[in-house]
Amino acid sequence: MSAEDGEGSSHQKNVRPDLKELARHLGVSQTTVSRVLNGSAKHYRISAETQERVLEEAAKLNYKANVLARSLRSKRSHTIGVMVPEISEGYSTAVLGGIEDVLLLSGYFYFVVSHRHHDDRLREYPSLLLSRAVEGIIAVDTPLHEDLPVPVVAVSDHHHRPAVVNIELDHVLAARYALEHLHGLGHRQIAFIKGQSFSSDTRARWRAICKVAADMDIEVNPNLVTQLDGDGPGIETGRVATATLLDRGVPFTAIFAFNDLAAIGAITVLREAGIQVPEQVSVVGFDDILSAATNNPPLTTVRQPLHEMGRAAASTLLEMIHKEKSEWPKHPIRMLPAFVERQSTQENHVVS
Amino acid sequence: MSAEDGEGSSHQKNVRPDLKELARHLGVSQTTVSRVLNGSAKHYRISAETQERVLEEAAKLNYKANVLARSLRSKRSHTIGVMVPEISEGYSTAVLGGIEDVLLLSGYFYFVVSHRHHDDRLREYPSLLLSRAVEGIIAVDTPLHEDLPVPVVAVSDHHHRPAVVNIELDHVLAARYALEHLHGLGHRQIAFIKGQSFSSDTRARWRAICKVAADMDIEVNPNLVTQLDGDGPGIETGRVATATLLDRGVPFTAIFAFNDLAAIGAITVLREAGIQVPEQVSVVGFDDILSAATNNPPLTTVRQPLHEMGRAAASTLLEMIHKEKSEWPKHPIRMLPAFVERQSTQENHVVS
DNA sequence: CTGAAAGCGCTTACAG
DNA sequence: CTGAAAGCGCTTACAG
Repeated sequence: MSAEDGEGSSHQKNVRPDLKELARHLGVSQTTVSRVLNGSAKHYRISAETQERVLEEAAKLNYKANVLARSLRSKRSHTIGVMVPEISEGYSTAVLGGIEDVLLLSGYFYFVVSHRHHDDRLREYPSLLLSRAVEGIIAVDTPLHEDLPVPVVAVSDHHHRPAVVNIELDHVLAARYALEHLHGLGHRQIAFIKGQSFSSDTRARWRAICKVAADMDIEVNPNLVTQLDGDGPGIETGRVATATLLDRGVPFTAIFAFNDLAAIGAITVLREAGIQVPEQVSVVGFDDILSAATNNPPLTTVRQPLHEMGRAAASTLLEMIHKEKSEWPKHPIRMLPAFVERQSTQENHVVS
Repeated sequence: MSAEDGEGSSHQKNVRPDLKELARHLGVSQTTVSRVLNGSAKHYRISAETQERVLEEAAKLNYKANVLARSLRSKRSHTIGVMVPEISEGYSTAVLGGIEDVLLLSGYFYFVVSHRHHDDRLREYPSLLLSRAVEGIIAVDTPLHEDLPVPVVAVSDHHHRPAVVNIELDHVLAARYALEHLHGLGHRQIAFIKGQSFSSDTRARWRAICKVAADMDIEVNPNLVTQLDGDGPGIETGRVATATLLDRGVPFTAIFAFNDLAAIGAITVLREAGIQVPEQVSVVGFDDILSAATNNPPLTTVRQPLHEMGRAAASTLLEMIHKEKSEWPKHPIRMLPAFVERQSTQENHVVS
């Protein structure tokens, strides 16, 4: 088992050599090669010449370390897990884009899993990710049921578990933007579409709305509050919620929707009921997804900096992975919304 | 080193036991435990009783195999790589959703990397993915520069490398849908917005359009052909392409755009130029992204079954991974488009 | 400055 | 029916 492979292997194209083979070609030990390739050459005072020879040969033979073996031995997988409700247009995707920006620059790869709010998946995935040796987890709009043995960053979760760092929007500011806008336009009978009960943002945002409304002396009429229901596409659930609102027969001149999809759905239902937007009812969305700008009419909405939130989540997680627990961020990382005024809102002309 | 850990380890919560520990608890060999847990129990005729005991204890101790170690030894990582141009609303995301549907059911995880059409990333990523021991790669709208030692499925690539299976839309049918629709509405001066040169679909789709146009005796006037340029968001590039068209001063009554984003951009430019859609110019998009339905006006478009294409890609790749090369699909897998008629097109009333 | 050897946590011939 | 031992391809004490 020692002489038959020199010739055979040099014939094979596309075969990635392993450390042993590379070391044999060079006539040095695997240890030395490994050290050079891992950048710890100077620490071990490996001669400049050896170093150069190793680098050259590695490039020539197109050597690439097997990350599995490396991870198994070193306990560093350079992999994280990302949990999202689903892969689809909108929220999760925008956050994922930001996460990716940061991770790939750092040499980290990530697994994405989507749970679609299924309870079994929510419980199972963290464990599956851990089996794959992720060094940390980013949970996007995803409630976590247990403490995990790796750093965790939660985007838009508000459970504030110890050992989980939250990235969260300033919902009070968001609510203030929307309500001041509507109030300034003369709206007093404002209807609200709350989010689904499974969305972590729902409660936080609603609390913020109630607080701001109280500050501003705006009445929150329970008969004008409705909630998204079901986990289907947002437009349809927005339609249902708006239809419910209309059925109650309580007059309103504006709607503040939980998200843009719900706002878009609301507008279609209003229109079908012969109610013009924004002439008779103003509608404010939330998120500023792509469709918001191209919708008919273009949506006035509160923009979440989703891409930025993804970036913040990834860089925070990387920081946590590389630092002592005592140095982890002690408070949620707060992100600022922006108000985008388009054409789905206008001055209230309805006499109440 | 043999007696001090019985008590210690049972105190630790959240510590995942390894095979060795599980075997020790049970008083059997790691081999046996491994066999039971991998479902090869019957093949090795392990007694039903042992089997049950193993399963029970594994559940009790919450044993989960270390996937890194398993993969390293067995050469099966149960991981694939997915290359996409970018993570953002629209095309890639929809395909990813389909891929995920299939993969997660099969116990496979996936890495996503986005290259943003950077040449260095395009060349580097396949190798990085291979270092992570992926068993196969799905390339979404991504040109591959070299042959890979693992199965590859390409969605919307048209290079037809040997050993790469393509999932492709029937572009001729797509072109026929759009052109018959416009022709039937009386349009004769039809402008075309081609895709970016880096998109694999651009050439295939354009060839199909030319073929169908020839079949139908529709003139393709070079002065009415323009092309998306730049890798920015689609709406803006669509605006630029349409402005170019307008500048040429050659009259047209309809536009067939490369994708919905370009169509949406086109409509905004036309409108700013005082041209009504669809009254004066009809616009047909491509893809049927979410915004298409909520756009003003709602977009008539050719729908690509993106989610289905993702599913097909994943199941084909899994099949290739598990079968002999001689049994791999020998032809591209063709997907059918659908025509969605909305309100951005109408009968041509312009006298030419 | 460099290397031999152990070991990461599994699976899998091989043996009985 | 079951187990001891080798080995996947690396990194890392330990030794010199």
